[in-house]
Amino acid sequence: MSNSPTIIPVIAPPPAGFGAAPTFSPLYQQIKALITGSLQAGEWKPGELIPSEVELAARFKVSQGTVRKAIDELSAENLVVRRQGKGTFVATHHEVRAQFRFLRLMPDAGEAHQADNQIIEVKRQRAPADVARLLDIKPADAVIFIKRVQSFDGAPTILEELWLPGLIFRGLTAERLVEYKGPMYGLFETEFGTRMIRATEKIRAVHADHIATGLLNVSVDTPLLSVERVSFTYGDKPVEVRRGLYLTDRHHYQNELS
Amino acid sequence: MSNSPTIIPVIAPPPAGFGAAPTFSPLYQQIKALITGSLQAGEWKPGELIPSEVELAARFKVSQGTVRKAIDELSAENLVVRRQGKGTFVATHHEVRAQFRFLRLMPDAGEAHQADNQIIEVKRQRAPADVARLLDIKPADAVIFIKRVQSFDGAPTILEELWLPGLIFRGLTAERLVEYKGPMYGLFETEFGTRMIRATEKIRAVHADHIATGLLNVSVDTPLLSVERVSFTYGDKPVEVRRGLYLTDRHHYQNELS
DNA sequence: TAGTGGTCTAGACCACTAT
DNA sequence: TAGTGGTCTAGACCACTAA
Repeated sequence: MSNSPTIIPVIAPPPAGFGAAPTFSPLYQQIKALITGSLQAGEWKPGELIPSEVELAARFKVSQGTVRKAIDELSAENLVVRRQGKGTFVATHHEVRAQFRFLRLMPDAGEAHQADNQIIEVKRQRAPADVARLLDIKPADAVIFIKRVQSFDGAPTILEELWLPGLIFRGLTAERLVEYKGPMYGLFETEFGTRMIRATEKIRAVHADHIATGLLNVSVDTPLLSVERVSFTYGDKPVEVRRGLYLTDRHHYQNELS
Repeated sequence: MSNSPTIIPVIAPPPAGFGAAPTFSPLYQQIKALITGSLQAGEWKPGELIPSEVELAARFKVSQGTVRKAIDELSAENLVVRRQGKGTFVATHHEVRAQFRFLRLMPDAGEAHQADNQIIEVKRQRAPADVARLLDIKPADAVIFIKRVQSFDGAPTILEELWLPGLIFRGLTAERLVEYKGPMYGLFETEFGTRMIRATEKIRAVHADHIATGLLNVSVDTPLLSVERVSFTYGDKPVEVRRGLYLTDRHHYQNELS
């Protein structure tokens, strides 16, 4: 193509200034949305190679630089991972580099945790009202409820309760959770086609209740971190609510402000 | 310039492959370092307009695109702020958008805090051993110690202790802190030429001690968030240690994982 | 109107990876 | 050697701001 810069290719252009809400957006944003759509639709699975920048530029009929800028942002949002000389890959939770993105509890001293995961309970139930609101589903809808304890170096440290939409995680059982080795988000991604993209956490200090007392092996009224997490998949759709109680006598929640 | 792409301008080039440790770095990274240097040296003060991309490109004898990429990163790191049609400005803590970057405690419900800041104590002392280590100074060196309580909507909520290098913050007094309106980091930046760039926080759950009990008006053994912050200025130099106790009965620490 | 940052293109070369 | 992402350039036009 010689020169046709004002034409917006592929995507329906807002040709002139009329209609309700112009909704302009840069070309690279439109390309980014298209690629995100393909990721969401599963055209390329987590861990797989996506087409090269040159190929994508040809497919969308834009320059390589425009595709590059789109992928730049996807890479910054951890949706894809670039590897020089190899290509661009769909991000996956089955990677070392992705492991600690959602687990912020670090040992005060020493090395990586020798982690152990104990499933206490898994059941299907109706969504509690507050969980339903957070998951954006109806209270009558089914959810999978999971309770587990994570130990580091033999010491029970995290007591967690999770609620997952029953519709998406149909067939998730305690057996499956127990036999699966590796991060839980890896399981969700591989077995249920649901990839956690981002999450928000609300953190408080609370007292251990009598249940936590037993499972974490601490005395009543031990101060614990309460961490309520809502995780989102593509399209900012909430797909997990998690309530954790963290024992912070030998660990701390690490955060970077930048 | 017609065509001289292999020449690295301005900065001493690694002309061929010899010498110890080649230390290659992309041109835009070198430009970024130069601009950061000017920021650190105070060539442009916080809030001020920096030269346009075209000007900087001419100064450094590179293309505008290269300067742009350098500024892209500085903008992503919150060192500068771009404003279309106006120019690029040195970031400052005297902005609404920057206020909540370091204060993560949010009210559970309702609107922005009616904040009140009560200075309890300001004194000059020798650095405690652990603080000295975090600030990368000698234990014999002087630090400014500040103790204060922040209240939201009339309720005492944060009890904080701060340690600042005495060398940098010479002349910081209780009076100055009390009479200054606005964020403390704004004061540091304007009066002491030290701008906080990023920080790390370690968060734990602890019991209120008897001092916190009085100042936060809570009973002994109330669970509190312990937040230890180390703040850094240009060149990753630590310039503040802060230990806060957050009351989280009506507030929570908000965090985004992405 | 002039100047700024924002977008888009086209083409060149480099660094890295695999075959 | 071929293909990938990474860097750099030069030039065009757009959107926004202010005089």
